[in-house]
This record gives sequence, C-alpha cells and structure tokens, in this order.
Amino acid sequence: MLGDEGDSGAYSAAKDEEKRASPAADGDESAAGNRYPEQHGMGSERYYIPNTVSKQNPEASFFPYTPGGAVYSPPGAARYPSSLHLSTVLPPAGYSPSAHFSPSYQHGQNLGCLYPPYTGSGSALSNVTLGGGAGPGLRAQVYLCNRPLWLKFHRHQTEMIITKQGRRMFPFLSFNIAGLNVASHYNVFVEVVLADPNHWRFQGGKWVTCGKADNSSQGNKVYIHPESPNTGAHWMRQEISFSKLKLTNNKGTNHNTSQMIVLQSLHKYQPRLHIVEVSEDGVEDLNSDVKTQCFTFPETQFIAVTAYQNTDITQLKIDHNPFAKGFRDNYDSMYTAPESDRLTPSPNDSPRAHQIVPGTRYTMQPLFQDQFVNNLPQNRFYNCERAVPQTNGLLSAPTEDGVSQRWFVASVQQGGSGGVSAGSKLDLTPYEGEYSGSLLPYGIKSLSMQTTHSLGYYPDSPFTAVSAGWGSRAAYQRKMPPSLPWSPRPSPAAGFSEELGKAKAQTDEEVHSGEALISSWTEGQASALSPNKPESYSVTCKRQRLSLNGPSADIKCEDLSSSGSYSKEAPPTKGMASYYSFYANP
DNA sequence: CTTTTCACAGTCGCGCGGATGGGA
DNA sequence: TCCCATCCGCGCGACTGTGAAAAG
Repeated sequence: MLGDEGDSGAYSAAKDEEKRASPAADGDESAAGNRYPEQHGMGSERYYIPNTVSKQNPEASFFPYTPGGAVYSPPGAARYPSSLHLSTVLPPAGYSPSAHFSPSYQHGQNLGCLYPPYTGSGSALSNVTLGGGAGPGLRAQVYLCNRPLWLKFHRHQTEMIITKQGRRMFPFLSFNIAGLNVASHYNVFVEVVLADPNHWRFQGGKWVTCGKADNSSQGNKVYIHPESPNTGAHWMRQEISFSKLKLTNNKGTNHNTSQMIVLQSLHKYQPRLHIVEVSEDGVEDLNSDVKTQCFTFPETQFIAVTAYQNTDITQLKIDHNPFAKGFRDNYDSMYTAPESDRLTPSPNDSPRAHQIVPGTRYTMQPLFQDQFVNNLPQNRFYNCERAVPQTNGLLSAPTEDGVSQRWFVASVQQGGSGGVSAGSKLDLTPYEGEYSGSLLPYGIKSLSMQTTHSLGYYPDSPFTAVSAGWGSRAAYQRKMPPSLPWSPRPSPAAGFSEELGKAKAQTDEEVHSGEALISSWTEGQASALSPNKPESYSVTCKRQRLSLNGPSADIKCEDLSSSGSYSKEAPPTKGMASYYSFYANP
C-alpha cells in the first residue's frame, strides 16, 4: 500500500472525496493509509507551522504560549501559510498550566493545513469559525496526560527509535479530551509531521543540524485511534492513549500500516492530534470542515533515530519504560557516576551532573520540583534538576522551564480533590504521567473505567497501572474490582471556571497539606515499587553503566537502608491501598 | 566514519491447561 | 460423582535497550 504512495503528492481532492468514509469505520487498512493522503506526500513539505499567538480565538486553548522549540515555516510553504494561527488563548484569571495536563496549542481549525482537499478554499483560517460555545462538537479541549514525562524527555531532546518492524513510542501520546458533543461521532487520530526542514546529527554531545531534510518522505503519517469512530462521550470518558502507535523507517511495509507511521531517521518530527467529527457510520460530513480540529504539543517533538544517540534519553527510557525494566539494575550509577564517565558528553547543566547529597536524598523538600515527575525510587531522588538551567543547545530553556515550572495546582481542574497534593501523588506514581492525567481532573472516572483498549503495560487505569507496574501479576490485576460507580465527569472547561476561584484559594493550603500526604503516600509506594526485591532498595549497587573505558567497574555501594524513608515491609497491596486511599480521600 | 540492521537477554502480559475446592 | 469457578504454573509472544556486525 505504501508502495503506491510515491505519487501521493499529486493526490487529487476529487480522488480523496471518492473515499470520504473513515478507514476506521470500515476497517480497511489501506484506507487508513490513504485516508488523508495529502499528508503523506507532503510530509516533508508540510512542516509544523509555528504557533503564533492569535487573539482571534481567545477561548480555543488555555494559556498563551509561543513555542520556543524548533518550529519551522518552510520557504515554499505558500499553500500552508505561515500566517496560520494556531490559536492560543489567554488564560482565565488565576489559571496556570497543569503539571499533568498540557493545554494544547490548537490550530484554530486551520483546516487548510490539514485537509486542503476538503476545504475547497484551502484557506487556513476559513474554518476558524468557532461560533461560540453552542457549536456542536467544536472547541474541543485536549490535554496531554503524561506531560511531565514528555517534558523530562524534551529537556534532552526526545529521541524515538524507529525500526523496520516498528517501534512503539515512549513516552507515548495520551490525551484527555473535553468539549466534544457527547452524542456526535468523531474520529481521533495522530499525524506526525516534520518539525523543521533540517537533517540532524548528534555531534559533540548535542544535536546539530546537518543539511536539509529529505523531502522525499513517503509512507503513512497518520495513525487513527483504533476506537474511531466513536461518540464524544466515549472520547471524553477516558484517556485516549496512542500507546500502540508504532514508528518505522520501512517505507515498503505492506502490513500493519494502520499501526505504523513511517518516518525518516535523524529528522525532527512533531506529532499532532486531530479530532474529526463524522457521521454515525464514520463518514465525514463533506460540508463540515469546521468539525475538524488539530492540536499540537511542542513538548512531544522528537527526533527519529535508529539507535539512541544521547545517553540521557536512553537512561530516561530505561528508567521510565516498563518494557526496559531489565536494564534498570544498574541505573543508580547514572545519578552517582562522575560526569566524565558518561559515554555521551552532556551539557554541564545536566541534572545528573549534580551528585546526590545523602542528606537530602530522602527529603521532601523538592516535592514541588522535579520529583513530581520522577518515578525513581525515593532513594534515588536527585533534587537539582529543576534548580539548574536546562539548556542543551536545542531547547529554549526559558520557555521550556517557564512552562514546566508554572505547574498548575490540580484542584483548579478537579475541584476539591486535591490540588498540589493530587498532582504530587500522581507524579510520584511509577509511570509518572502515563496515566496520571486520567486521574487528575476526572479521578472517579479514571479509577472506575477500564478502557476498552486496555493497555496492559501502559494501563489507562491507575489501578491497573499500579498492579502492572508494581509487580502484581496479571491474575491479580484481572481480579481487581472492575470499577467504582462511575458518573460522567464534568467537562474540564466547566471545572475550570467553576472551581477556579476555590482552587486558587485552596492552593496554598494544599501545597502544605499535600506535602504530608505525599510523604505518607510515597512511603507506601516506595515499598510497592519493589515488593519482591526489597534489597534492591536497601542496598544500591552503583555500577558504571556507560563507560568508554572498558568493562563496568562495580562500585561498592553504600547501605541506604538505614536512611530510607520507606517501609520495605509493606506489601504491594498495601502500597496500592495507600495509593487508592490517598487519592480517594484527599 | 556514520548509520542501520540483527540477534540477544531480560521483563512482563496473556492464554492455556492442570490442579484444587466448593456446591449441587 | 459431576460441574463449575478459581488458582497456579508454564510457555509464548510482545517489547525493551545493548552491542556487534553489516551497509553505505
């Protein structure tokens, strides 16, 4: 199927209109690949358009943001005008970005960018109609659920492995959506586009541009969520995870194309989320361009590689990806080994350049800093990350940190359920933000709902996440009570406006009370992290992980058991219980 | 020299089938 | 004794990063 995409650039609108039905609706994989064919052939031409702050659509997203990262408007992109407004919005008073939900940078329905053949006029702004809140299915709000994790990778320039067979993304894309019409049907899909016109290479410990990007990009660039089409209620009810999305460099692949996105190595890409309102049978409304929406999260930018270049990224993957658990046994060295031992020269601002100070290792002092996004065992906290400037030569540190540090107090979004304390406990979960997002604003929903695309390794539910990630066996997981009584969650937007003032008032108090809560919670969590191997936390063996100077040298480790703040006697279920009770009783 | 491919070992989820226990 | 549900262990497959070899 991909083989015939070479001429996709010449794909006509008429041809496209012949098959307007959603591939997800008819299950036709080839259709999935061709569903938005213009995206394939144009891959290299349709660079990610910079987000320019626009006041045209002040309610489309949540806070003003100008991506500081590399975004590019190609010289010859007349058909994708750089004047496209990725509408951003002034925040409600007192609103700050959540640490867990990243407001998206909505493309203001700039459908000209996404569906040129559909729009007729092709005007980028022709669909920025957004006729008020009454419009059915419009003005969706999208939140990046695992944003803390994305940010963590983004600081080091995220890399994604691509293989012939296809490699899953990690972190994967996971969203919560609000503002859809509960009765309308939508297709939800992710598109990956070039983020800039450059070819990149890793040199001297950092990514540098190296010539122009290959413009002959072919292959599928779209991954349609397997549950598409579905109702707005369905999409809003649960976290929408794209964990099964695979990245490949195999243009000739002719199977699993619906699950694979074809990329080119050493190119920088930007994933984008699309929500398209369709009829009940999955067919798009030919006259409803306004029913398509696009969302971009700059922190999800990544460079496709066939092998990891930056060991910081490698270590982050090992630390956070459950599939890479087998490589975690010696990761302690990453936080104690001298910087000179690192395989990859890193900027001196790397968080790991800062040694752990035993005295502070267990303190909760940095609770509202980086350990919010740190799922490492408590005895491996390094508390300097956010305290030092993050500049790796690629990222716009001020912007990046400016965003990440304005971490929102969760209570703004979820009413009385916990503010910072809620956010804290979520970020301390083993999978960080992987599912934290599902907890934060819609906690009851997330606790109760088992998504139909249950992820196994990447659970949607905090329950499954806890059981799967903390050593419980599948049988145990399956026997979990399926759900608490679920009640439809309020839309985030409503929650924002209604709870904003109250949450703001609660913030300070929760900052303080949350610390104690977190402290008690992490106690249980730390024990749950390694229910079967408590010694791994009582004795940390610091082995050299990455060294150019021969075999790994085992470094005798200090016994940390005496200073640990966790209770290694606590069984995993206790940890989970504490997790639940903590969450349920803020 | 850089980049890609491949085999490998490790972890984990899942499905299968046998063993076990309770109720009819 | 039979039936059913549950538990448990095993094996398979999916998935990960590693490191060497191959390719460009």
